[in-house]
Amino acid sequence: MPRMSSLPHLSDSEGAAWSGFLRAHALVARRLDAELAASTGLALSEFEILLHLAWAGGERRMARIAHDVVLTGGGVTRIVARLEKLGFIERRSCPGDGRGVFAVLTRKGRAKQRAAQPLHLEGVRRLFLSHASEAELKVIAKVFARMVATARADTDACDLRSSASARPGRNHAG
Amino acid sequence: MPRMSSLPHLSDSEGAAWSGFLRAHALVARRLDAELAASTGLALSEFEILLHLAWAGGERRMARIAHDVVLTGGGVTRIVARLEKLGFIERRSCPGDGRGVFAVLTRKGRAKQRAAQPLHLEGVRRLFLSHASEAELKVIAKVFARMVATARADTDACDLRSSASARPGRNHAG
DNA sequence: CTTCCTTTGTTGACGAGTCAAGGATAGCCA
DNA sequence: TGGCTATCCTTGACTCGTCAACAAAGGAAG
Repeated sequence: MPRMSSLPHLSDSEGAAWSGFLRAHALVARRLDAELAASTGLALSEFEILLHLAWAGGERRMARIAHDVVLTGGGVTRIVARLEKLGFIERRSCPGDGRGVFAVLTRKGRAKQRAAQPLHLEGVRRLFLSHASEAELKVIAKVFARMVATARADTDACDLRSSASARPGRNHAG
Repeated sequence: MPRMSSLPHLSDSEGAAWSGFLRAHALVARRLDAELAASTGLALSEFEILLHLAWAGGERRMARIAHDVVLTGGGVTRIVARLEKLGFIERRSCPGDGRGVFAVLTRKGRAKQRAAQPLHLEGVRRLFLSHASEAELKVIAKVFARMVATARADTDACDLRSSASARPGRNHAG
């Protein structure tokens, strides 16, 4: 007999999974961000871009970064601008495509990323990974991979469909 | 032999779980929020408070809301203010504790919540629940419950410890 | 009752990232 | 070559929620 607490119309495990998902993200991301900021001066979003860049071999185009870390183009522009001002990233125009811009990790940027890595890693383990067994982790990875894949497919399809239709702004409700 | 792609120093499933967690949250929350806003005018955070209130019997104190939905006191003040302006919530001072304030769901607020519920539910199912089997959902619920519980325990403990110590702001790094 | 400390909610200032508009370049097709 | 449209990045305006400072009110100890 399902349904007892949690959200109405959702079984117990459904409600627990969904609200756990939201609460966990809020708590973990907030805390990790705070810890990272306190001892490295970097926001989580900033570190994630540094990390993504390092993992990608040091350079990547803005649009690609935006897609990979799930951010708006404008958002990436601003974060990269911040990181550039700090000397961790350089902008380089893209040969062969006059519109493109590469974000390139500087030596200093790579050093910063390396320096922050242990703390980040420790935080991820303590706040997130340590709460799941290897088997559970595999389940989580698989499920989220599915979610991300279809969410992205949807979004992309939606972009293609984007023709007419005016969107009402927020709070026009009665 | 673990470790091949994903984050360095993290096994494949670890890296996939963590980045999946972040990406999935960004994609799902963003989209759900957009859909909700488009057809009800409510942001996800606003609807969540309406829902929480309905689930709690119609009223709850500000601080309690903040704790339950993982938000700052200030944040809740502002969201509730918005919802109050729309007529969905009333503030009522707390008898027996002059400091306290109750956020109370109005008739209109409950109607709004009921009206938005199906859309929200459908979104949660399509974007989140549909990607996991019942067994997988149980795993996710269990793991996140652990994460939330210890994250909260930590935070509370940390609050007690809060004595001295100056915190450096963001971006003071070199 | 007075003092001191805690808890509660609100507010000004601010930072972060979104959105939409805009300029620039690419690429296609006649 | 001359449109026409799509893509890429940036920017001004804005919204959202955090943070820190504050005022008001409990509560315990003397």
